[in-house]
Amino acid sequence: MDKNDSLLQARQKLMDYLRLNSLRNTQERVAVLDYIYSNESSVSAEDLSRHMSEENRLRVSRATVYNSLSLFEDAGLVRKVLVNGQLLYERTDRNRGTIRLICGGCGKTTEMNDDRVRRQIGEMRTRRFTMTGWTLNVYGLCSKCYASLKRKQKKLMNNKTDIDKK
Amino acid sequence: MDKNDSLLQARQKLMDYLRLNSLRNTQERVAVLDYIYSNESSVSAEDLSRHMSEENRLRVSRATVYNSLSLFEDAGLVRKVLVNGQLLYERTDRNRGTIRLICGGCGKTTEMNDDRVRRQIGEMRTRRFTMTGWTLNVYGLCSKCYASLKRKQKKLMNNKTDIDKK
DNA sequence: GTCAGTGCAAACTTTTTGCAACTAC
DNA sequence: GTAGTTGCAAAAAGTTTGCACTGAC
Repeated sequence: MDKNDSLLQARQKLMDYLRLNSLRNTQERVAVLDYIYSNESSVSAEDLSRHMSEENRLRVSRATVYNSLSLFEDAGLVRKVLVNGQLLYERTDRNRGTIRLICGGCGKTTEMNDDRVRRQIGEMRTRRFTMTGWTLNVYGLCSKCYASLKRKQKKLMNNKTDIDKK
Repeated sequence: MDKNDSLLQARQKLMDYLRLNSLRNTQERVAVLDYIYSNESSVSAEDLSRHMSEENRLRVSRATVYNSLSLFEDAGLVRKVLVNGQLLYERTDRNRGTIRLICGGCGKTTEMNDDRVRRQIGEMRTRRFTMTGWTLNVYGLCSKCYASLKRKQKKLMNNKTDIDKK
């Protein structure tokens, strides 16, 4: 999909949502949405807030950023996610499927792909539920942290043996 | 696995971690861990804090609860997760695989199972990463919210037609 | 005995709220 | 014109920090 296309689609979805709920289509809301949808990666409330207050065409206050985010969540335009222990907001049009590897050691998160998993999830039968997207969080240890753990475990075993000897 | 067994295993893991890092095995840390591991579902910092301050045998302060939680995260005993927009701490010994259906309309979360997806994820090749567990978050709409959306969309179409007529 | 860990309160960060001014409809 | 929305500042909620005291080793 075209980059610009998805932005326009998001705007349309917002307009529809606002009209349906008798809410107003303000410049501020559009500006916040535009920033999120012109950005590929997820953003934090802080990032957004900072950017929107620096913007010289239209400055949007912190309160309005939060207000908009919560409205966009209701409208299904963004979703709150936890990445590296940080709260972020991500576009719902991306991540029809994201696979994240989250290291429990250093907390680092990397993304990967696996077509077979992707296909299998797509074929999943969800009763009374219409799937629009998914995120697979895989927990574990990266090779560095795994090696470090093994080293520590070895050390622990030695300590135990030492104590036993005493 | 026995309910009591997993608690003891967690305690052991904590002891090992503390010893390895020259930290102290305090009653407070054990008490917090015990509460988490005697509970099946995830808990919020608030829940924990409230419970630990009411406990009459050993009262644990809010600061110590936070300190312990962060230590348990480092030790790989608990993990922070976002459920229904709320930050919770969950045991890492559960959720070797959880499939959550999250409704973007009402925010309700339900768990489901799918053996083929489960198997496919288990067979996934993760480079330089050792998997210990995973959570699949499926986003979408429950049947109620889906129906409600369709109704609204229909209403929107009618409005548009009305406007066009004018 | 030593020093990491605790409780408490204060500080700090993040999010929400109340209200007067503003503006989309 | 009306009522939803905004900005600002103050309040509330959530988390971290400083410090004197305590207790694990």
